[in-house]
Amino acid sequence: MTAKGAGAVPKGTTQAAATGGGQPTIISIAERAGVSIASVSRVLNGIGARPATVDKVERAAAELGYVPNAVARSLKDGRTRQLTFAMPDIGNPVYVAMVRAIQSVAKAAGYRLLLHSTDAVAEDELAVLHSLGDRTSDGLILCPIRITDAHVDALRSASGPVVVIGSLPSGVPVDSVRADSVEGVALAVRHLYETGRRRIAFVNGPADTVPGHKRGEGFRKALADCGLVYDPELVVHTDFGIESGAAAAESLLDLKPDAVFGANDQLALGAARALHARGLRIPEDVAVAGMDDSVLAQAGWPPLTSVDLGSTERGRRAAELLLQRLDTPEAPGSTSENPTPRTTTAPPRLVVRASTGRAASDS
Amino acid sequence: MTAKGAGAVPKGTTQAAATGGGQPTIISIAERAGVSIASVSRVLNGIGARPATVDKVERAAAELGYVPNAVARSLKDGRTRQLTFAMPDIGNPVYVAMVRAIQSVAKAAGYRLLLHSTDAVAEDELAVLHSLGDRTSDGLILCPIRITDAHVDALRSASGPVVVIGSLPSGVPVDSVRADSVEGVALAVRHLYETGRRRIAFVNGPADTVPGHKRGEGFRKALADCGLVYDPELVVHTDFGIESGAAAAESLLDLKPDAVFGANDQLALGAARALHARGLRIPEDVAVAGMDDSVLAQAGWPPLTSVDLGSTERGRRAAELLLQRLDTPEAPGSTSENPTPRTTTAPPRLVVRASTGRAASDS
DNA sequence: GCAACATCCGTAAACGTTTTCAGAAGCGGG
DNA sequence: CCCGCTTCTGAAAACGTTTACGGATGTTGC
Repeated sequence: MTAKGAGAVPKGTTQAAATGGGQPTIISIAERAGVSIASVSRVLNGIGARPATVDKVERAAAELGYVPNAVARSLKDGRTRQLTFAMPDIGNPVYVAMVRAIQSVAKAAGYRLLLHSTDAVAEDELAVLHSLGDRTSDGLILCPIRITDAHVDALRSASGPVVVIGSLPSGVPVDSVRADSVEGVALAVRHLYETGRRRIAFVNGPADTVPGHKRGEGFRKALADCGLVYDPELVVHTDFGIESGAAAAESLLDLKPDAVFGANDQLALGAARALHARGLRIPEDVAVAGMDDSVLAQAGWPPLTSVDLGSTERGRRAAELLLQRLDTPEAPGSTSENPTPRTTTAPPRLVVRASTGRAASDS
Repeated sequence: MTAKGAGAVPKGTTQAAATGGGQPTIISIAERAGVSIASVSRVLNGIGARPATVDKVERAAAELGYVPNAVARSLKDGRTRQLTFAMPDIGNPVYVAMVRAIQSVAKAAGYRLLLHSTDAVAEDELAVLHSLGDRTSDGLILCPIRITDAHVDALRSASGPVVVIGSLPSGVPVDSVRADSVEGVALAVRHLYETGRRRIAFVNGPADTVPGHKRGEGFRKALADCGLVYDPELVVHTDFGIESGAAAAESLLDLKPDAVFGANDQLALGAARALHARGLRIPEDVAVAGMDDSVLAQAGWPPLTSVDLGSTERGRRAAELLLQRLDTPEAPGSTSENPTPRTTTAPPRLVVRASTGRAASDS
């Protein structure tokens, strides 16, 4: 039986490839087992075949160490079983949490994860969106730092399913998962208020990013809810990052706040460093709180109270939304006109640690 | 001109696909421009063509919003322009640093990065190695936590280029990039010695991992070099992780060490936490040092002295090695017999911060 | 022992590219 | 005006799969 396949060698080139050095293919197996490639495919995919055939094929496949070529399969059935996640910077613990969650969901569903760092440059984000058309991955999770009109256009004309992590202008027909920054900030401010703080300084990120803007707004609102007055002097904008946090806090400390709230764990840790450097005690003299509840929050001393904005949860949900879209082939009527976008919001959660214990003056 | 393509509609199905909802293909363009698909391909790839043809094709492509199908291209020319990086856990800052470096090199060379979390389970690592055969990516960077015989076998029979980050038994024909843990530990111990410490405790990771073993060995050797005696009581093995570090340090503190060295920043930070909890001052009463110089080292207070084992550097070199292999098609003679493996070692670097200032007793 | 039927198998087309190979067109020289 | 040359173009094969279709084979019932 093998004699036929191995001996005869009919047509030229394909045979050469099969016999030669390259990876074994379905064709090599067919030859070795003395059956047609269709039968090989069927056996390998568990479609019915006579036991004898199954046996021959499986034996041949095992002997050759056959592994199906995923590219060919992708071409045939129009899906790659790959997902793309594009975010600004994988160095940021928040995005790491997302990657982790997404990877885990994707893996469970049999998808591979393609990672793309945009370095927070808009053109790069647009390029990713555009490159969805090359069919390299079946869907995209995009985490933009800002949303421009160009983004909206690109999202509208995206040639595949996209889920955005972040806030989207209404009317854009794209699924999204957002954090509730405003409520998150409120949780922290309320907590600081309840532990006796009345002069709360705020080290915020850049004002022209979505998170920066939202958190600033939330801070104002939260103060009002607690009946505290908003003192613009106690608020400063800077880059996200420990050094920036330290520098910013340095300038704020002259104003004698009894709490410093960072829009970010990095900023909060920077503030903590500035406090330590001045010999101020945390939390006795000044309380410190951050946001994101990243791995950094537990690294410092004292451990940092932080608001978990649900990075992991957002990553998980985004991946699930995307997978759902992939399972539902398409709204039949319009090509991509009206996919009825779904939006979900991950609830924030306050994680209290030692950095916001009672104030010395409050006992 | 367009009339011919748009109006005539000769053959059946392919035309349907082109006219229908799907993505535009080279065929749609050919029809619209009234030329053959070969010409389209040539124009799009910048191979010579008559100006008139170029113009027609480019116009049609632009009008249709054509994006080449990467899968089809991959199938044709046998490469995907994707790299895979497999590591135990993306939650660990060390691997984040590697991902970042690899991603950056890959991106610059026009490769996409496929991420794979193995959760440190060996079967998963083997599966990744095996799945190299599916041609999903052109090469693999593997960062295993342990190397078993099965690993060695799988590496030998890998069906594509692999670079291992970590130490490999000699004789395995695979490129690798390693850290010099022994010298790294020595740097830290010597530094502690020079700042006056004589009773140095060591919180190590699991003994049965490669890093754990190497670092333990290095510690012993380093003590000897400094003329200190090795006291097994001052060494403890535990899991990598802050909590573990705190617990382990807790038990060591009764032995009154004047320094605690963590095999990891997490372990060192855990130790720092235990010290703070006991009211001991860092570095006056006890010095603390860690390894990896991850982002965590700068997060705590006081900032942590740490040995940079070159995660970023290792990631970068691994990616470069892999890309070189990809550029050099194959050693002509043997199929994959003797690829003359290349090994490089990233030098460690001591980063001194406040956690190892002079001892109080030493001034 | 034969008809009817179910089962299994092989041929060939298709997925969207790139590339080889001839043939067609253009062009200059005689 | 025709020949030879160069440049450009189109038909077709190939990459490795999956799958529709019809023909071959095997089984059952009479």
